[in-house]
Amino acid sequence: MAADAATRVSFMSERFEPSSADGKWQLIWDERQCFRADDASDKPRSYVLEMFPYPSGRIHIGHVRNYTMGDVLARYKRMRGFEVLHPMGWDAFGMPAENAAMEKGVHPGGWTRDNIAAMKKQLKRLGFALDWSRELATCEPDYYGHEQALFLDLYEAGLVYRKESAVNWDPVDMTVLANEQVIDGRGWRSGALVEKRKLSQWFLKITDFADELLEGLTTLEGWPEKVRLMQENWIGKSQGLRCTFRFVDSADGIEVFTTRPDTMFGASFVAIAADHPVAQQMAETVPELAAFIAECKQGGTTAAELETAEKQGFNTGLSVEHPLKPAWHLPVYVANFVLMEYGTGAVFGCPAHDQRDWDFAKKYQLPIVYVVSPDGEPAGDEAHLGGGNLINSGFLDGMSVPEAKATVIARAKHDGWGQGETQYRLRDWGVSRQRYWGTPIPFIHCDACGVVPVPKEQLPVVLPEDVDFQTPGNPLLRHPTWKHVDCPKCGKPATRETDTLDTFVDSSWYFLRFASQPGDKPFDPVAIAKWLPVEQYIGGIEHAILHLLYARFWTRALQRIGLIDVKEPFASLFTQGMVTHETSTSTVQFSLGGIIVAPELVEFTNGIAHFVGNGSVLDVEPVAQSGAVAPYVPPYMVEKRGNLAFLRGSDYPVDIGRVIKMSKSKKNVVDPDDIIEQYGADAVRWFMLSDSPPERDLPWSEAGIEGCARFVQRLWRLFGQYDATATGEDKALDRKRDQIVHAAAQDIEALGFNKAVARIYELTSATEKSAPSASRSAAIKALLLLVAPMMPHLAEEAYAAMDEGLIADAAWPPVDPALLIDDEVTVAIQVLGKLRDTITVAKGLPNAELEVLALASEKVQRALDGKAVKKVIVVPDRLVNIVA
RNA sequence: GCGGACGUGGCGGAAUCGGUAGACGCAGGGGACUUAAAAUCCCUUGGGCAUUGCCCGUGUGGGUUCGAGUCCCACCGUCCGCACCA
Repeated sequence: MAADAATRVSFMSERFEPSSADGKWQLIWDERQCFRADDASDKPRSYVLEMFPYPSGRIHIGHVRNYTMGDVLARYKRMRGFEVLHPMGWDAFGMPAENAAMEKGVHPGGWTRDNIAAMKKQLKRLGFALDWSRELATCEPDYYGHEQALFLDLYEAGLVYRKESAVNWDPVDMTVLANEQVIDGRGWRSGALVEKRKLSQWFLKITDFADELLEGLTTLEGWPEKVRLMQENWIGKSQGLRCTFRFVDSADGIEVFTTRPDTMFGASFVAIAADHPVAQQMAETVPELAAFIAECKQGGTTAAELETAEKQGFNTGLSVEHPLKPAWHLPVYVANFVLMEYGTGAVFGCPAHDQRDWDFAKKYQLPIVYVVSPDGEPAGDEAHLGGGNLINSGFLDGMSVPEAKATVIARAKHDGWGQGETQYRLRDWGVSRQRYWGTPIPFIHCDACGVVPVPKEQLPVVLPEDVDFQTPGNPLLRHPTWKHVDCPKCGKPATRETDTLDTFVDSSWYFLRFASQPGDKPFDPVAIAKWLPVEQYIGGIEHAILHLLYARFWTRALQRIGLIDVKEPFASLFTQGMVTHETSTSTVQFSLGGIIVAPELVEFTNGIAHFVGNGSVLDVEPVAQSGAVAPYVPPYMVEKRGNLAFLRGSDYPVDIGRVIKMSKSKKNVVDPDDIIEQYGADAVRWFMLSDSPPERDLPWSEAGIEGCARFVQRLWRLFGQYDATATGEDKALDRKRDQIVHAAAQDIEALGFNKAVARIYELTSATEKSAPSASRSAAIKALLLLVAPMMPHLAEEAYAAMDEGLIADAAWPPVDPALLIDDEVTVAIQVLGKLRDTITVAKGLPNAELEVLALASEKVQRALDGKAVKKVIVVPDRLVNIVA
């Protein structure tokens, strides 16, 4: 392709101008559809994906970091000859749209679609190499309609069911939450204390996959250990014995689950949860117990409260038989530390080997019998939790803990009072939400036929747009016509399900829809097989459990019912750190007629503070004097002078505080649009990649971004010195060039962007310092290709002036393997492990010669000070250590 | 309480296998250019002593080793996840 008028550039201008260049190249990439993924391509494939955003209205700096990383990888992969799929979409259902509707009187759909348009524009300004032809929004019927179809498929396969259960009710968002969405007893979004309510709910049988999901973690080598561990803990598999403790002289009993069947001979009581049916029934006739149960329910569930809460019990007076020794009777307590939600809601207490049981036994003077001892002697003054051999346990005596566990389980099964069982912490996923702005659940309630699935040919069940938000609650319930339909089975009048799906369902399969977007079905299995799994997924650690567990589950569920042939959706996962920023607080406070004025509403003329609204002169008072809390100041109002900071345009000092996550309330947010405007997309992208390793937090700084913008110009000047006609060889520079090209490639593949950046600086300096030669020009060109994935606009602009075509279509520079190996090496000379000298020698010099050279060193001889050499250690090409 | 990650200059960090600690960037200091500023370029920058040079230094204390930021043990601190999970 010849350089045409649009792309022809010269280095006439001294400065690179992002304000004109950025938009120009973005348009060219768009017009030529440079980043459109070709399904039919026979190149090797690479699917690079970043977690798609919720369209809140504006992208934040965290998105910029996330998408820049993915973009560098995607562009790099393209340069390496891969057919790259790098799509973008919108996780567009959710509460904020409804909140906006209620607060501003706008429609959630209109609000969301406006936001998408605005954010898309912002993403385009950053020059991301995205395949926009595959853009999708989960709030559109052509997405959620297919989701409804998949939901029905899962229903048919028995993986969707409906049941009445106690659920987590968020009183602020007025909806149900899944267990994963309750954090410290509060709603993950609203922060409101969650209540328990009984409701009929739709559930997905994620527990059917508990073992698979756990096992699958071991295959995910490209995932951070931390995330795998978090999911493992969340699934919470534990193996043990489920058995019955029969009431004395009765056929009935209490079912108990334990992971320590080996300690059964140490049992001294049975404890049941306050809401255990036995306790509930007894409470009806025993007021003292009813009072105790009520007291248990008052206890808080936060970490601190649990830590300090005392173990409390209520002796029911009931007795049960010990299964292994029926003549032995144990008392039954209702205890505040037993949870109905886990296991069977009942435990047997073995004080010697469980700290909670120990505390409980001490309080209620119950026997404590050691049955496991590490060395044949009973342990000390607290519960012994470790291993050892069985004692005081009849036929188990002398066995190891695992042996005893197996023996007791076998005995229980043989005698018919229990069996081995695996328990999971994971619960089924409740997906019903009592909200409007979500995917309608495709079911119909008929008085005669019960719950009937919407026939597939009637999909999508479209969300009505004519709703009002004047009254709180779900507007679908109040809609005059929408919910009234005829029953698909019997034809009589029936009503639609008015709950919608949890938005985490929407994000559980979007990565499949990106691979292909047929109109008549959710996806094309052939395309899925081509593109999936995602080679590299990038997003925030906050989704370690929620989204990432749900997406794994959906993929496995769809695989089980035969729709796709993929088990794990994301081969590699990368969780990036946050962008942080220092906080600033004003040392003075402004007021007008006694009313405090926020710093943003202050402007300075000649250092005098005026109210922005009407220009009135403001009263200024030191914060320390007024005793008020120092007001936070947004970054644009802070002016640094040397080591000090002031309110811009004044002499009022500002205190620079801790570097923390950007948040509106701390006013330390920087807006991506502002910084792109000021420094250009490439400088912003470069900053996102520099300095901090990508998994760690990145502190935003004014000085840092300015440094990046300077580097953009420095490269521009260097690129301008490219001379295709230069002659002469600079072997050292050639070597450096290829070594850095090679190392930077490895860094990018390992997502070590900060290291790649450091190497690029290094090559830049070396090239600048070199004399004109063909080598120098080659180094400049290599540098240009090296920075292309990171600073694509600068790279296109410079490339247009020196070569034909687009850098978006250029290949990664080839490397001469011979140049990767140095022919000279610097060898460290140590005496007794301390560095005394270095010598530069030919690579591969034999050890004996190195030793001779080392001993010949004047500095070595001085350090030896006449002492006899005992031993010499030589590491070829690296080091000589002389032991004297 | 359980599990995990981390701790290196003024700051962000590098050191991939146990082998020259501090690459690279930011900030600081000095200088050149300029009437001046910006921009740019050069030098310098872990601490201490000092004449060549030497000593100390990767949270603390031990250990292994010819050699430890890296491995082992104990402790301190920060952050994250889970949590009366039987």
